[in-house]
Amino acid sequence: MAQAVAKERRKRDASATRAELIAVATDEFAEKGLAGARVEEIAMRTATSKHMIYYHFGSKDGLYRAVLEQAYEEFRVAEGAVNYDDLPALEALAALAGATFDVHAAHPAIVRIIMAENINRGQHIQLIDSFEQRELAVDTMRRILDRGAAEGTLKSGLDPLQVHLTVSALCFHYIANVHTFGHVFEIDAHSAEQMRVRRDEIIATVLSRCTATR
Amino acid sequence: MAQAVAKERRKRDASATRAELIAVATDEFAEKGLAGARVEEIAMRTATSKHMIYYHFGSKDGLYRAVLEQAYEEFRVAEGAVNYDDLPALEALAALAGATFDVHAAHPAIVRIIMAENINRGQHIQLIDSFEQRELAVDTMRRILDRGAAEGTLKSGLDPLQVHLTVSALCFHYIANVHTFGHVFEIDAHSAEQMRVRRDEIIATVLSRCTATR
Amino acid sequence: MAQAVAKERRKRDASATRAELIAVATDEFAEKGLAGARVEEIAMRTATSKHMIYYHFGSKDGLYRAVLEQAYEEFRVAEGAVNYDDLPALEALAALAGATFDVHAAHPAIVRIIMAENINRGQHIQLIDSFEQRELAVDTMRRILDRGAAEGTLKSGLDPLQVHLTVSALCFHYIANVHTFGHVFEIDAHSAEQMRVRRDEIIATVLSRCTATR
Amino acid sequence: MAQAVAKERRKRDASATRAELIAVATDEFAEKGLAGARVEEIAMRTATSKHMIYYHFGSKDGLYRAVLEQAYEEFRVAEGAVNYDDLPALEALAALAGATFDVHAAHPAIVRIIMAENINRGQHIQLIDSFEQRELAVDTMRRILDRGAAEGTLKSGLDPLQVHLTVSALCFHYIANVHTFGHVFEIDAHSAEQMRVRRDEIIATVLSRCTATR
DNA sequence: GATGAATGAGTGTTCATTCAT
DNA sequence: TATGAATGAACACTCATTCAT
Repeated sequence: MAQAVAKERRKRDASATRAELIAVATDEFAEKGLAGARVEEIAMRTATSKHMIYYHFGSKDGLYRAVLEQAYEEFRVAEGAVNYDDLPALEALAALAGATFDVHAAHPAIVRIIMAENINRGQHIQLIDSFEQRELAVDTMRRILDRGAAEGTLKSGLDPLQVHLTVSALCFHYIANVHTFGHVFEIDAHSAEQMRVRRDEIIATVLSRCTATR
Repeated sequence: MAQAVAKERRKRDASATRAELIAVATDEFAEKGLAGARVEEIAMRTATSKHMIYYHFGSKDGLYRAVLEQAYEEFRVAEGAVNYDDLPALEALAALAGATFDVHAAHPAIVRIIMAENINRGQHIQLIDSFEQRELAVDTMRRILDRGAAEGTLKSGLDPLQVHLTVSALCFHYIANVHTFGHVFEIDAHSAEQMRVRRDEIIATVLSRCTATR
Repeated sequence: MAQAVAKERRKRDASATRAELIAVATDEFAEKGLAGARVEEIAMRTATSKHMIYYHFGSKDGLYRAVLEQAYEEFRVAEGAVNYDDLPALEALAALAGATFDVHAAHPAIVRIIMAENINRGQHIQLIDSFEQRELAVDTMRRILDRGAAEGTLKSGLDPLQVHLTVSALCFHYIANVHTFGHVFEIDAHSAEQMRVRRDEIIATVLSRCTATR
Repeated sequence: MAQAVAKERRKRDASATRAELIAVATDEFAEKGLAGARVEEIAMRTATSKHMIYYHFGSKDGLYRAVLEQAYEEFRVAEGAVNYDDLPALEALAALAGATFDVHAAHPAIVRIIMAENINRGQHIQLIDSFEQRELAVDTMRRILDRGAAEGTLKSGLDPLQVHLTVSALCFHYIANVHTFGHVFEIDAHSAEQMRVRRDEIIATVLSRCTATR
């Protein structure tokens, strides 16, 4: 019995160790990319040791893939949290765009991880095949667009993938490229004011594209 | 006279070496990021030696900054190549969006370099202050929007920076994130067909946003 | 218990590695100076690898400091090995001078390390602050001089630091500069005969300086 | 004629170039040793270029040898500048010791060069055979000691080489090892006060050794 | 599961030296 | 003589990974 408890605790510790490693590694990989992050640095910032990375994830790449996987999972969960089916299509679309912006803004590390992965030409994401629910986002968009077309509030004939890409692009880009265009255009793109302005603009852009013109 | 020619050649040789190093390094940094790229690999792919990188650029970072600087310069030149002032505002806006997409599609390495720089939180671009003409792109946009407002073909009150960001975001994101969303959505985002579809969608989105509604 | 032994052995292994590195490095730094010594050469001459130098000492300079620290410690131990308090002052002074010469002759590498450090303007020794017992040598000298003055065999009013410096200078210089003056004066300064002659001369010189003249 | 002048000037420039290079190199080698000094650094600190080092001296080692040769020459000239034959032996000996101290104090760079050469085990000085007058210093000492013995003011039977070594050792050591013992004994060995104290002590020591005792 | 020590390939960088002009 | 560019070997140092305990 005591053994079971002990074992249980060890087990819990193990998954806590994994979680802590992934959390710290997410930060490190986001900050420095896959090549730039240091295994030792990641280990030092946790309560565990370097060895645990190899024990749990096999390699630096393995840890990176775990980070990547969880990053997508977090985005997916956040995106799925809202039920847009109960809103009028126009409002749903605006809410979706706004929520997408907010999710990106709230998880800049994940945005950066995805950037890093694109620099790697998506080499590691291709080894992850747990994207069963990958079309969730597009499905959500499709339902909104279909409903809007039926209501007559949204254009018909829109491609949900394209509109989803547009929403993603506008939100992702602002969070991802904040540093370079902030410097080039000499604005403080991080400021709450600029964030609000951009968020509104993104919503307006998406709505313009999808709104039925009389 | 012969001396002048000789001197000129020496000079050209040096700048040819620099140019070759920047060209190869652009590829390497785009492919692997700043941390992932290898100085040795870059040198091996040129006709010169590793030492020349240090002779001409001082360090790996110095070379990276030179690459970054030229990347922006190339974009700037490409963006400035077309004169939009002679077109009706609506056509000019469509042409600008299309050309921006084409420039990004034609220079994927530069897109990736800018991604890499954002992973570095823009640390290196902040050391480059040769952005005197940085507002060129926004100015071009402003002139088109102003003209369109005067013509009555475009909405008035649009913020040229925001519209420029939208154009940039849509074009940049497609080229930059082709690998991750290509995998997630199981499409061949590189194909000519998909590229054309996306290009048209982007133009339509920008036009929708800016078009005056009666 | 077995664990304690194991732990102890692990510890001994690590400190054995450190000791071996310091021993080999002492030779190399003595032979070639700080700048001239090669980390690779040092590592190659041990049973361990180059990396261990960085693991245990952090840098080439760190290893050099460890070498420097141990060199002084060895001199200090050797100098403290004899108890001069039981000898008549005159004999004690002669014994001290002779022993100092012998210590220098027995540790030419340390003499050279100290030379190297002086070429570096003492930059590294200033980072070592473990000289709590640094005045041991001067104290020993002071006690001898005080005793001799009390006995009437040695002059009174002598400065123990100055006499210590004289003893050090005479012993150090012969071992240190053997190569240059050996060449300039065309003598085999390393020969046992020359060493004995010089040792006697040094003792005679120190005694002359300190002996009371009636 | 004009050509002769030009040639002459070029010649003068050449020897000025050599002199400047040797002067700067003396500093650099004294500061950092043979291995630690940088050819580029030496060249940069002169009005000429790196190439001239190879043109005039063939190699870094060649320059080092030239520096070494001139260092000894300067010491020799300085030591030969005083005529001790006109002074009473006791005064001559004191003057010689004092002058030797002053010469070392005035040329710390040369002292350091000689240290560096001893770290190299005298490898380079052995390639220089221009020590025809190498016994000058010992001869000077011999004449003083002989005269003193004849006068009855100095001991007879002293070995001039040994006494010369003692003088050299005491003077050289203080200038050479100023940094390490300054730190160990926590004194400002560079201060004028300490210099004067040490100079007097050295003279007293040498005189003690050589003075006839009734 | 945890820890310190070790490995070895490789990484950015430096340097004495040479060459073309 | 003089200068900038180039060479290539070597250098100090790092890193992902493994092992013994």
